[in-house]
Amino acid sequence: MEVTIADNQLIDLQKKLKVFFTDEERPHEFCPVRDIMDRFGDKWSLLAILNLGYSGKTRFNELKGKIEGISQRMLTVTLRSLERDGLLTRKIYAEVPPRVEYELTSLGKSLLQQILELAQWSSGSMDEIVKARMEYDSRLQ
Amino acid sequence: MEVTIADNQLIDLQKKLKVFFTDEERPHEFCPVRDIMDRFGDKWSLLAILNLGYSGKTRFNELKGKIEGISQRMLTVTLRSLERDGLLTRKIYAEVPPRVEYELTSLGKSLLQQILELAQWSSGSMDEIVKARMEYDSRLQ
DNA sequence: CCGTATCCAACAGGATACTG
DNA sequence: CAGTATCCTGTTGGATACGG
Repeated sequence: MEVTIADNQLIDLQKKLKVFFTDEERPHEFCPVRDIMDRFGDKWSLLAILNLGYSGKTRFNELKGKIEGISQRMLTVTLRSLERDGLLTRKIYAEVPPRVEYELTSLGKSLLQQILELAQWSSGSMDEIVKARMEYDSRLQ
Repeated sequence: MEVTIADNQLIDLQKKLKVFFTDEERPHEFCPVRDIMDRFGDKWSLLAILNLGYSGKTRFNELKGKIEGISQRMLTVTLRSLERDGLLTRKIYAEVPPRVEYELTSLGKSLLQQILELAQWSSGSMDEIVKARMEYDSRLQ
C-alpha cells in the first residue's frame, strides 16, 4: 500500500502549499522562503547553529576552531546577527583575559531541528544528485 | 508531561547531531549543510521549486510571472542548475512559437517537502524573531 | 581573548540588446 | 516564446592590522 502513503503525502503537500499561495491576510511581499534565505542563507549561519547545537555553550575561539575556514570577522558578524534574531545568547565574563560564551536559545534549537532535517535530506539525496549531475554533463559531450 | 516530550526531542536531536559530527567514514570536507547552502542557498532556487510544486507543469514565462522580481537571465540560470541536479525536467516542444515546460521530479518534490517544513518554521517563528530584533536594537539606544 | 576597522577581490545577479 | 550574450554594479566575505 505504498501508493496510498505516497498519495497521502502528495495531498498533504498540496494542502501546505496552498496556505502559502492563497493566504489573503498575508501581504504579497511576505514570503517565508525568502525570509529564510535572507536571514540564514549566508555562508556561515547554519554552520554556526549546527556547531553550537552539538557543542552546547561554547567560547568564541573554540567555535572558530570548530567551524573550518571561518575568519574572525565573519564569525563575529554571524554570531551578532544570530544573537540579534534571538537564536543565541552571548554572555561576557569580566575576566582577564576576557571570556565570552555563546549558547543557543530554545528558538535557536528549534531552527536547529529544521536544519537537521535538511541535512538529512541532503545526505540521503547526495548520491542521486551527483548521479543526475554526471548524466547531465555527459549529455553535453 | 510536556517535560518528557521536550526531553525526548532533545535526546533525539543530540542523536541526529552526533551522526554528522562523529561519522568516521565521512571525509572532513563533506558537510551536508554546506552542500545545501552551496546548491540551494542562492536567491531563486527554493522559490522556483516552491512555485513549480504549487503550479505543477509550467512554462518558462508563466513561471517568470509567478516568481516576482526574477529576471529572464536568472530564471534560466536557476532552472538549468536545478535540471542539472535532477530536481526538475525540461521538455521542449518543437512548435512555433516554441513551448518549454518545466516540472519537478520526485527528487525535487522531496526537497519541496523539506522547504515547506522550513517555511512553516519561519512563519511560526517570525513574530518571535522580530520581537527579539527590536529588543536587541533598542538596547543599543 | 575577543573583538573592531579598513581595504579589497570575487562573484552573484540586474539591465539591456539581440536571436532561433 | 524562450532563450543567449554582454556589460556592469552591489554585496559578500577574506586578509590584515590594530584595540580594550
